[in-house]
Amino acid sequence: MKHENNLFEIDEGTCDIKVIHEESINKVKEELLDDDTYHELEETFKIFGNSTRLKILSLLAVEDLCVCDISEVLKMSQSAVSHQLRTLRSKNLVKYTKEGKQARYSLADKHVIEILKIGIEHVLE
Amino acid sequence: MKHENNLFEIDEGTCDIKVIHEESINKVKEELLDDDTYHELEETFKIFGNSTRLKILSLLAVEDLCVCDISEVLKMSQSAVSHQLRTLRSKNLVKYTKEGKQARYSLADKHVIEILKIGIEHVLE
DNA sequence: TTTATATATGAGTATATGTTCATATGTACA
DNA sequence: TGTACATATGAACATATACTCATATATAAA
Repeated sequence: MKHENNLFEIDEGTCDIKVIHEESINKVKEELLDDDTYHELEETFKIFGNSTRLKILSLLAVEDLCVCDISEVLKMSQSAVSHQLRTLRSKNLVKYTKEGKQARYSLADKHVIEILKIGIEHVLE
Repeated sequence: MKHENNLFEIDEGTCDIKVIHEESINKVKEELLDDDTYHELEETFKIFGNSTRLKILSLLAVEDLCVCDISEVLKMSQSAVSHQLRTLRSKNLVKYTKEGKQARYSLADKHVIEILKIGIEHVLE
């Protein structure tokens, strides 16, 4: 093992590069979470990574609404809104109750508002 | 204006639907932020909506690293990592200093860890 | 039952995104 | 000056996504 100030030569790696910081690598490796967690994190943040969904969530943070209300406020087609609500439902961020012909949507997850708030703080700073 | 328990008929709308909850709509409209804010929010959350970037950010939360270290820990190509670091730089989430041939990356934004933490709390609950 | 309304959904399309591959740029060292 | 290394980047490609359009489903009212 040939050392040069914190550097370490390895024979094989993902890329052709041969010199790395061994101690740092061992340290950060231990702190990495498992792949499933990162995948779930990815899925969660992806939901918030779309302005239509963000708007729907902030509307529902104020008051429960039916599909038509949302589509009217956002000036978007009923279909587009319904598709996004489906996405939000599939990730358990919103829920709904049928009221006659209508479907009244509301936030399903207590973390939604918190995540929104942190994001808003960040972009408005 | 014809009222039927909180409902209101409108002549024209984005979609063909005619009956909405007028009061709710007016209320939530006022709470909506402006489009620019939602667009920025979207951009921010999109960055976090990718597991490679999430992993890079959590590595850098532990310790500053060069491209090769990251590529070694994540078992990903140097090119893929470099492209993602470029994305992270363009959004001002990481910064770097040149050290000889290497580039030592670190977190640039104080909010990164906070957003990560909230997300992890959410998915691990 | 017929008609209108409210929502859901499948298919199609345009755009965005993440990776690979090849190569360029820049630095250190012989 | 030439060679090896560390990183950056453009192009290409495959996949994911967000919308539109058409239509299905479900409920209420006539």
